[in-house]
Amino acid sequence: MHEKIIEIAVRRGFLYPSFEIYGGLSGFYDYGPLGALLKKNIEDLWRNYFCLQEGFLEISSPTISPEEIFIASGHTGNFTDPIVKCTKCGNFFRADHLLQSYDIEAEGLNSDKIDHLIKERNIKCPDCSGSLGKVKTFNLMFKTYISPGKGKVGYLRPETAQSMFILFTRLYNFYRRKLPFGVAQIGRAYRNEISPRQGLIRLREFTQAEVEIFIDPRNNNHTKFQQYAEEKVRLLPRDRDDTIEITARESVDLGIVAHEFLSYYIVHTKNFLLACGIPEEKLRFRQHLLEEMAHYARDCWDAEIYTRQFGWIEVVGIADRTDYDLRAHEKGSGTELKAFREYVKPEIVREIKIEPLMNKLGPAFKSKAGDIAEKIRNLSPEETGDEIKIELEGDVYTISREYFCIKETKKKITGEKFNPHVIEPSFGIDRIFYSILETSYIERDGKNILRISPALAPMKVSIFPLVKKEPLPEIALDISDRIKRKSIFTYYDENDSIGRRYARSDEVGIPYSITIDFDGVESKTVTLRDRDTTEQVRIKTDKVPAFIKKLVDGDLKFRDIKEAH
RNA sequence: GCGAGCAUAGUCUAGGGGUCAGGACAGGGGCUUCCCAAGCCUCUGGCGCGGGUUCGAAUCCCGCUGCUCGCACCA
Repeated sequence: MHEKIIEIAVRRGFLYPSFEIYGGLSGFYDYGPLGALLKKNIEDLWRNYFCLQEGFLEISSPTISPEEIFIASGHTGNFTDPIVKCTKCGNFFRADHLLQSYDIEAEGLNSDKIDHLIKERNIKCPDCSGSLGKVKTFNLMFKTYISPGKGKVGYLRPETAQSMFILFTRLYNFYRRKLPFGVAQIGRAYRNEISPRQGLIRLREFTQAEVEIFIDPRNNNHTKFQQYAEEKVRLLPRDRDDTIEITARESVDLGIVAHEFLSYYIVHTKNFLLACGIPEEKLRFRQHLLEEMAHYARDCWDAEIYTRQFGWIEVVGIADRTDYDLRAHEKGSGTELKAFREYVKPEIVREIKIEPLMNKLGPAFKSKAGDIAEKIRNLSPEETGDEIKIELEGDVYTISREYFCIKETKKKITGEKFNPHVIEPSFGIDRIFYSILETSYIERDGKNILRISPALAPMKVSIFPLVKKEPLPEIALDISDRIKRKSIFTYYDENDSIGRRYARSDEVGIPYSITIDFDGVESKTVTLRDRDTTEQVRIKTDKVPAFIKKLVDGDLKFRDIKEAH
């Protein structure tokens, strides 16, 4: 089944293993002509759901980033696993985990320290008691050097998300300083997997479609939640062994999903995947176990699709990343990444302050004046009498009342700054691509059919002159041109028998076929065939482009045309 | 990264130390008023890479790479 799908995908131009003529390299795939179109269509559908409908605009950032970003985000730490290999049995172990199993705190230690500890405690292989080799680090990020010579260390991004956090203030201004707002990005990300062996499911270079939605954590309600509140979703909460099917509202009310925002995107994601043609029964949302959750996440639900080959695979992660990332980058960059929350009522803050009078202090204390003033400011008003003593570099200065005053200030505070929290739906486009291929594949009379939805199908309509004799090809090419003027891909084929051509067309998932025959020359009609039923209907040639457009857009069903004729 | 198995056209496969590596399907061209992989003619295309043994290697040996499975890894 899996082999069959991959065979079709490779043979018919959806996928090619990369670098084949140089021997190939696992973890990399080329999308062929039809694959690239299908992928593009998935991305466009995603844009419709997550940009257009949600009002989240898309940005596009570099795939290479300087190392500081990943130091700040925690990726350098989390992507560099210390690994140790047994010299006898050859098994690999996470070196820090090994130490921890001996109750030795190893979190955050570098590999030299861990190596030292292993030698010092004489720790042996837990499997065969053989002696352990040197601790090595394994980094899942691809490293590179920016600029020649010594260059700055950089990494290929392991997720598209970071660039959106970094741009927070720019984007916050773009959205005119209002929360919530969202930003989207479709782009490549890179992870140097140790041994990727699951085709499109685990790639070293892959495409993510991510949205970062910045919200005020005091308001987790979603203004459009109503719209989805009564929709049912299949959930697998972390404390259960089986899925439950409940409405979005129930999931929030029962405290299963943390809040409306997450719940809303679970439903929205479900609807997107259904629009991709994934059958609802092959879809569920699984909550991450506590220990499984990333260091930044508060709650995370994965959309999973059931595949025959790999079982349940994660295709989307919907996480509440809290304010982890914005705070991390604030710290890392020294730049504030905050939003402003206005109070319902402004607060008046009264403050009593000691204010050094510089016009007196200056002439009297000359070069010491600045330091003395600083010390005065740091005193609390209660500590002061008519005079204060200041110690500075061993000398004691007595400052009398004429050099400072005590002032009461009133400040109106209209609100406060805070780090917004981030809700992140993150999609693995390649995995969705695979799922679509797998779930759309069927066999009919020993022939392969890809029942890709009309919206996603790489080619929308085949154009077949029944035989090669004029005027059939001429009419066919003319129809093809008129359809293409509506920005719809057509597939013209005049070779071989008509049955063979239908079979070829079905195998690459073209949902409709137009066949031009001699019967229709006089009456100016052609037949329209539906891939999934093989049914045909004779329609006026003039109407073809408009019908095809409606069929592709989902505004019309083949059945409707059939019934009307 | 470890262990095991595998590697022949686009795909599936036959064979095998020495004149031709054979077939099927797919693909190209041609003929056929041909509606669900029809037929006939014709053409294209292959022993994963590197080294060794040998007079001679696609075949035997070694290494590499890739694929499949198990282990490990999978923020």
